[in-house]
Amino acid sequence: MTPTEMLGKLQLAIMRVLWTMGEATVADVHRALEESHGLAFTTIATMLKKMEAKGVVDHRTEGRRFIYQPTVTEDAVTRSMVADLAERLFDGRAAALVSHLLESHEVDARELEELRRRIAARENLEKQPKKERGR
Amino acid sequence: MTPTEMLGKLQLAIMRVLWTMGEATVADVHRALEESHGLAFTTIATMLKKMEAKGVVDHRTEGRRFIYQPTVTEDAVTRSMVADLAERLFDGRAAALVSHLLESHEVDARELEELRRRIAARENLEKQPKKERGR
DNA sequence: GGGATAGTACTACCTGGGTAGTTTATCCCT
DNA sequence: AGGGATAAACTACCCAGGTAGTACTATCCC
Repeated sequence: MTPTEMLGKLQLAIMRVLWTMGEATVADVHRALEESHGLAFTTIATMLKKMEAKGVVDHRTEGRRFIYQPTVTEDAVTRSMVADLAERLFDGRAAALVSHLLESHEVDARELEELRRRIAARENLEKQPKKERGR
Repeated sequence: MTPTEMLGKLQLAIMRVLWTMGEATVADVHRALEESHGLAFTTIATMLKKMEAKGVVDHRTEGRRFIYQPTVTEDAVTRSMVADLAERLFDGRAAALVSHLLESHEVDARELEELRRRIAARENLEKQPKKERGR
Protein backbone atom coordinates (compact mmCIF):
# COMPACT_ATOMS: atom_id res chain seq x y z
CA MET A 1 0.00 0.00 0.00
CA THR A 2 2.85 2.33 -0.72
CA PRO A 3 1.18 5.57 -1.79
CA THR A 4 2.36 5.29 -5.38
CA GLU A 5 6.06 5.55 -5.77
CA MET A 6 6.91 7.80 -8.64
CA LEU A 7 10.62 8.12 -9.16
CA GLY A 8 12.62 10.45 -11.34
CA LYS A 9 15.41 9.41 -13.64
CA LEU A 10 18.23 9.77 -11.18
CA GLN A 11 16.20 8.22 -8.43
CA LEU A 12 15.59 5.19 -10.58
CA ALA A 13 19.25 4.92 -11.43
CA ILE A 14 20.06 4.98 -7.74
CA MET A 15 17.39 2.43 -6.94
CA ARG A 16 18.81 0.14 -9.56
CA VAL A 17 22.15 0.18 -7.86
CA LEU A 18 20.48 -0.55 -4.58
CA TRP A 19 18.35 -3.32 -6.02
CA THR A 20 21.38 -4.89 -7.60
CA MET A 21 23.70 -4.62 -4.64
CA GLY A 22 21.14 -5.17 -1.95
CA GLU A 23 22.58 -2.34 0.04
CA ALA A 24 25.20 0.29 -0.61
CA THR A 25 26.95 3.33 0.75
CA VAL A 26 26.76 6.69 -0.94
CA ALA A 27 30.25 6.02 -2.25
CA ASP A 28 29.11 2.73 -3.73
CA VAL A 29 26.26 4.36 -5.54
CA HIS A 30 28.42 7.22 -6.65
CA ARG A 31 31.00 4.84 -8.01
CA ALA A 32 28.37 2.77 -9.76
CA LEU A 33 26.91 5.78 -11.52
CA GLU A 34 30.20 7.51 -12.21
CA GLU A 35 30.50 6.25 -15.77
CA SER A 36 26.98 6.82 -16.84
CA HIS A 37 26.15 9.96 -14.96
CA GLY A 38 29.28 11.64 -13.69
CA LEU A 39 27.60 13.44 -10.84
CA ALA A 40 29.08 14.98 -7.73
CA PHE A 41 29.25 12.80 -4.65
CA THR A 42 27.08 15.25 -2.80
CA THR A 43 24.43 15.03 -5.47
CA ILE A 44 24.03 11.35 -4.76
CA ALA A 45 24.04 11.96 -1.03
CA THR A 46 21.40 14.66 -1.29
CA MET A 47 19.24 12.54 -3.52
CA LEU A 48 19.47 9.59 -1.17
CA LYS A 49 18.43 11.80 1.69
CA LYS A 50 15.43 13.02 -0.24
CA MET A 51 14.58 9.48 -1.18
CA GLU A 52 14.72 8.44 2.42
CA ALA A 53 12.38 11.25 3.38
CA LYS A 54 10.09 9.97 0.67
CA GLY A 55 10.30 6.48 2.07
CA VAL A 56 11.77 4.53 -0.79
CA VAL A 57 15.05 3.84 0.93
CA ASP A 58 16.26 3.33 4.41
CA HIS A 59 19.61 3.56 6.08
CA ARG A 60 21.57 2.26 8.99
CA THR A 61 24.87 3.59 10.22
CA GLU A 62 28.02 1.60 10.22
CA GLY A 63 30.97 3.46 11.57
CA ARG A 64 30.51 6.87 10.04
CA ARG A 65 28.95 5.79 6.85
CA PHE A 66 25.40 5.25 5.89
CA ILE A 67 24.39 1.97 4.42
CA TYR A 68 21.32 2.46 2.30
CA GLN A 69 18.78 -0.18 1.45
CA PRO A 70 15.77 -0.06 -0.79
CA THR A 71 12.45 -0.28 1.01
CA VAL A 72 10.43 -0.87 -2.12
CA THR A 73 10.87 -3.54 -4.71
CA GLU A 74 11.61 -2.88 -8.31
CA ASP A 75 8.40 -4.56 -9.24
CA ALA A 76 6.36 -2.32 -6.99
CA VAL A 77 7.92 0.77 -8.47
CA THR A 78 7.50 -0.45 -12.01
CA ARG A 79 3.91 -1.25 -11.36
CA SER A 80 3.02 2.02 -9.84
CA MET A 81 4.76 4.00 -12.52
CA VAL A 82 3.14 2.04 -15.31
CA ALA A 83 -0.20 2.25 -13.56
CA ASP A 84 0.25 5.98 -13.23
CA LEU A 85 0.86 6.37 -16.92
CA ALA A 86 -2.06 4.13 -17.79
CA GLU A 87 -4.12 6.30 -15.49
CA ARG A 88 -2.95 9.56 -17.00
CA LEU A 89 -3.26 8.53 -20.60
CA PHE A 90 -5.79 5.77 -20.81
CA ASP A 91 -8.05 6.36 -17.91
CA GLY A 92 -6.44 3.42 -16.18
CA ARG A 93 -7.18 0.87 -18.85
CA ALA A 94 -4.01 -1.15 -19.09
CA ALA A 95 -5.25 -2.96 -22.15
CA ALA A 96 -5.55 0.35 -23.96
CA LEU A 97 -1.91 1.00 -23.19
CA VAL A 98 -1.00 -2.36 -24.65
CA SER A 99 -3.03 -1.62 -27.74
CA HIS A 100 -1.27 1.65 -28.13
CA LEU A 101 2.08 -0.05 -27.93
CA LEU A 102 1.10 -2.60 -30.51
CA GLU A 103 -0.55 -0.19 -32.84
CA SER A 104 1.76 2.67 -32.74
CA HIS A 105 5.21 1.40 -33.13
CA GLU A 106 8.25 -0.16 -31.82
CA VAL A 107 7.16 -3.71 -31.26
CA ASP A 108 8.73 -5.66 -34.07
CA ALA A 109 7.74 -8.96 -35.59
CA ARG A 110 10.01 -11.06 -33.45
CA GLU A 111 8.65 -9.48 -30.32
CA LEU A 112 5.12 -9.83 -31.53
CA GLU A 113 5.60 -13.54 -31.93
CA GLU A 114 7.01 -13.80 -28.43
CA LEU A 115 4.17 -11.75 -27.06
CA ARG A 116 1.55 -13.84 -28.73
CA ARG A 117 3.02 -16.90 -27.15
CA ARG A 118 3.03 -15.26 -23.79
CA ILE A 119 -0.58 -14.29 -24.07
CA ALA A 120 -1.61 -17.75 -25.09
CA ALA A 121 0.15 -19.09 -22.05
CA ARG A 122 -1.58 -16.64 -19.83
CA GLU A 123 -4.94 -17.40 -21.29
CA ASN A 124 -4.45 -21.00 -20.45
CA LEU A 125 -3.63 -20.18 -16.89
CA GLU A 126 -6.64 -17.96 -16.77
CA LYS A 127 -8.82 -20.84 -17.80
CA GLN A 128 -7.69 -23.13 -15.08
CA PRO A 129 -9.62 -22.63 -11.86
CA LYS A 130 -7.12 -20.93 -9.66
CA LYS A 131 -4.73 -23.74 -8.95
CA GLU A 132 -1.63 -22.42 -7.36
CA ARG A 133 0.42 -20.97 -10.13
CA GLY A 134 3.98 -20.02 -9.37
CA ARG A 135 4.68 -16.32 -9.81
CA MET B 1 10.23 16.14 -34.39
CA THR B 2 8.75 17.78 -31.37
CA PRO B 3 11.40 17.47 -28.67
CA THR B 4 9.37 15.00 -26.62
CA GLU B 5 6.26 16.50 -25.22
CA MET B 6 5.82 15.51 -21.65
CA LEU B 7 2.67 16.90 -20.12
CA GLY B 8 1.49 17.02 -16.55
CA LYS B 9 -1.91 16.02 -15.34
CA LEU B 10 -3.57 19.39 -15.66
CA GLN B 11 -1.88 20.03 -18.96
CA LEU B 12 -3.28 16.81 -20.31
CA ALA B 13 -6.74 17.67 -19.08
CA ILE B 14 -6.50 20.98 -20.88
CA MET B 15 -5.20 19.37 -24.04
CA ARG B 16 -8.11 16.97 -24.01
CA VAL B 17 -10.52 19.84 -24.03
CA LEU B 18 -8.63 21.40 -26.89
CA TRP B 19 -8.44 18.16 -28.83
CA THR B 20 -12.14 17.62 -28.38
CA MET B 21 -13.27 21.11 -29.19
CA GLY B 22 -10.69 21.89 -31.81
CA GLU B 23 -10.14 25.27 -30.30
CA ALA B 24 -11.31 27.00 -27.16
CA THR B 25 -11.08 30.10 -25.07
CA VAL B 26 -9.79 30.08 -21.53
CA ALA B 27 -13.39 30.30 -20.41
CA ASP B 28 -14.30 27.26 -22.48
CA VAL B 29 -11.54 25.23 -20.93
CA HIS B 30 -12.35 26.50 -17.49
CA ARG B 31 -15.96 25.58 -17.93
CA ALA B 32 -15.10 22.16 -19.27
CA LEU B 33 -12.90 21.37 -16.30
CA GLU B 34 -15.07 23.00 -13.68
CA GLU B 35 -16.77 19.80 -12.60
CA SER B 36 -13.75 17.60 -12.49
CA HIS B 37 -11.15 20.05 -11.30
CA GLY B 38 -12.74 23.15 -9.88
CA LEU B 39 -9.77 25.40 -10.47
CA ALA B 40 -9.58 29.15 -10.61
CA PHE B 41 -10.00 30.78 -13.97
CA THR B 42 -6.56 32.29 -13.68
CA THR B 43 -5.05 28.89 -13.07
CA ILE B 44 -6.24 27.75 -16.45
CA ALA B 45 -5.08 30.96 -18.07
CA THR B 46 -1.64 30.69 -16.51
CA MET B 47 -1.31 27.08 -17.49
CA LEU B 48 -2.29 27.82 -21.06
CA LYS B 49 0.32 30.54 -21.18
CA LYS B 50 2.97 28.15 -19.94
CA MET B 51 1.84 25.59 -22.43
CA GLU B 52 2.11 28.08 -25.21
CA ALA B 53 5.63 28.95 -24.14
CA LYS B 54 6.35 25.26 -24.28
CA GLY B 55 4.91 25.03 -27.74
CA VAL B 56 2.05 22.61 -27.31
CA VAL B 57 -0.65 25.15 -27.93
CA ASP B 58 -1.06 28.27 -29.94
CA HIS B 59 -3.43 31.18 -29.79
CA ARG B 60 -5.00 33.82 -31.92
CA THR B 61 -6.88 36.83 -30.69
CA GLU B 62 -10.52 37.45 -31.38
CA GLY B 63 -11.79 40.62 -29.86
CA ARG B 64 -10.11 40.59 -26.48
CA ARG B 65 -10.13 36.90 -25.97
CA PHE B 66 -7.62 34.30 -26.83
CA ILE B 67 -8.64 31.34 -28.86
CA TYR B 68 -6.30 28.49 -28.13
CA GLN B 69 -5.55 25.58 -30.39
CA PRO B 70 -3.45 22.51 -29.84
CA THR B 71 -0.28 22.36 -31.91
CA VAL B 72 0.42 18.74 -31.16
CA THR B 73 -1.81 15.77 -31.71
CA GLU B 74 -3.02 13.51 -29.00
CA ASP B 75 -1.28 10.65 -30.65
CA ALA B 76 2.06 12.43 -30.68
CA VAL B 77 1.77 13.22 -27.00
CA THR B 78 0.69 9.71 -26.11
CA ARG B 79 3.57 8.29 -28.04
CA SER B 80 6.20 10.42 -26.52
CA MET B 81 4.94 9.88 -23.03
CA VAL B 82 4.71 6.14 -23.45
CA ALA B 83 8.11 6.09 -25.10
CA ASP B 84 9.52 8.06 -22.22
CA LEU B 85 8.23 5.57 -19.70
CA ALA B 86 9.48 2.65 -21.74
CA GLU B 87 12.81 4.40 -21.83
CA ARG B 88 12.94 5.05 -18.10
CA LEU B 89 11.78 1.64 -16.99
CA PHE B 90 12.64 -0.79 -19.72
CA ASP B 91 15.58 0.73 -21.44
CA GLY B 92 13.32 1.64 -24.32
CA ARG B 93 12.11 -1.84 -25.04
CA ALA B 94 8.44 -1.42 -25.71
CA ALA B 95 7.91 -5.17 -25.77
CA ALA B 96 9.20 -5.38 -22.23
CA LEU B 97 6.59 -2.87 -21.22
CA VAL B 98 3.91 -4.97 -22.84
CA SER B 99 5.20 -8.06 -21.06
CA HIS B 100 5.06 -6.24 -17.81
CA LEU B 101 1.49 -5.25 -18.41
CA LEU B 102 0.51 -8.78 -19.27
CA GLU B 103 2.39 -10.42 -16.47
CA SER B 104 1.74 -8.11 -13.67
CA HIS B 105 -1.88 -7.37 -13.60
CA GLU B 106 -4.84 -5.60 -14.79
CA VAL B 107 -5.34 -7.11 -18.19
CA ASP B 108 -8.25 -9.45 -17.79
CA ALA B 109 -9.25 -12.47 -19.83
CA ARG B 110 -11.60 -10.61 -22.10
CA GLU B 111 -8.96 -8.06 -22.91
CA LEU B 112 -6.37 -10.75 -23.40
CA GLU B 113 -8.54 -12.35 -26.02
CA GLU B 114 -8.99 -9.05 -27.78
CA LEU B 115 -5.29 -8.39 -27.65
CA ARG B 116 -4.40 -11.75 -29.04
CA ARG B 117 -6.62 -11.08 -31.98
CA ARG B 118 -5.05 -7.72 -32.51
CA ILE B 119 -1.59 -9.17 -32.48
CA ALA B 120 -2.51 -11.86 -34.94
CA ALA B 121 -3.82 -9.19 -37.25
CA ARG B 122 -0.67 -7.21 -36.93
CA GLU B 123 1.49 -10.19 -37.56
CA ASN B 124 -0.31 -10.75 -40.78
CA LEU B 125 0.36 -7.22 -41.88
CA GLU B 126 3.95 -7.62 -40.90
CA LYS B 127 4.27 -10.62 -43.15
CA GLN B 128 3.11 -8.85 -46.21
CA PRO B 129 5.97 -7.11 -48.00
CA LYS B 130 5.30 -3.52 -47.25
CA LYS B 131 2.27 -2.94 -49.34
CA GLU B 132 0.70 0.29 -48.40
CA ARG B 133 -1.11 -0.33 -45.22
CA GLY B 134 -3.42 2.34 -43.83
CA ARG B 135 -2.00 4.31 -40.93
C1' DG C 1 -20.36 58.70 -19.50
C1' DG C 2 -19.42 55.59 -16.02
C1' DG C 3 -19.54 51.57 -13.41
C1' DA C 4 -19.70 46.46 -13.80
C1' DT C 5 -17.74 42.80 -16.27
C1' DA C 6 -14.72 39.91 -18.78
C1' DG C 7 -10.39 38.80 -19.90
C1' DT C 8 -5.36 38.99 -19.96
C1' DA C 9 -0.82 40.28 -17.63
C1' DC C 10 2.03 40.09 -13.79
C1' DT C 11 3.66 38.22 -9.77
C1' DA C 12 4.16 34.97 -6.31
C1' DC C 13 4.40 30.74 -3.91
C1' DC C 14 4.61 25.67 -3.15
C1' DT C 15 6.38 21.07 -4.48
C1' DG C 16 9.62 17.78 -6.14
C1' DG C 17 13.48 16.42 -9.01
C1' DG C 18 18.11 17.46 -9.87
C1' DT C 19 22.72 19.49 -8.92
C1' DA C 20 26.36 20.90 -6.11
C1' DG C 21 29.34 23.99 -3.00
C1' DT C 22 30.66 24.72 1.79
C1' DT C 23 31.12 23.34 6.35
C1' DT C 24 31.84 20.24 9.98
C1' DA C 25 32.93 15.89 12.16
C1' DT C 26 35.92 12.09 12.09
C1' DC C 27 39.12 8.46 10.75
C1' DC C 28 43.42 6.92 9.77
C1' DC C 29 48.18 7.26 8.58
C1' DT C 30 52.74 8.97 9.06
C1' DA D 1 49.93 14.69 17.56
C1' DG D 2 49.08 16.70 13.06
C1' DG D 3 47.09 16.63 8.71
C1' DG D 4 45.03 14.92 4.70
C1' DA D 5 41.07 12.14 3.30
C1' DT D 6 36.16 10.85 3.99
C1' DA D 7 31.58 11.30 4.90
C1' DA D 8 27.62 13.55 6.19
C1' DA D 9 25.00 18.04 7.19
C1' DC D 10 23.51 22.26 5.65
C1' DT D 11 22.39 25.45 2.35
C1' DA D 12 21.39 27.12 -2.02
C1' DC D 13 19.93 27.11 -6.85
C1' DC D 14 17.53 25.95 -11.15
C1' DC D 15 13.49 24.11 -13.51
C1' DA D 16 8.71 22.78 -14.41
C1' DG D 17 4.09 21.78 -12.93
C1' DG D 18 0.46 23.56 -10.43
C1' DT D 19 -2.31 27.14 -8.13
C1' DA D 20 -4.04 31.57 -7.59
C1' DG D 21 -4.37 36.57 -6.09
C1' DT D 22 -4.00 41.24 -7.79
C1' DA D 23 -3.61 44.63 -11.29
C1' DC D 24 -4.79 46.56 -15.47
C1' DT D 25 -7.84 47.38 -19.50
C1' DA D 26 -11.24 47.03 -23.06
C1' DT D 27 -15.85 46.90 -23.51
C1' DC D 28 -20.74 46.38 -22.67
C1' DC D 29 -24.79 48.00 -20.84
C1' DC D 30 -27.74 51.32 -18.58
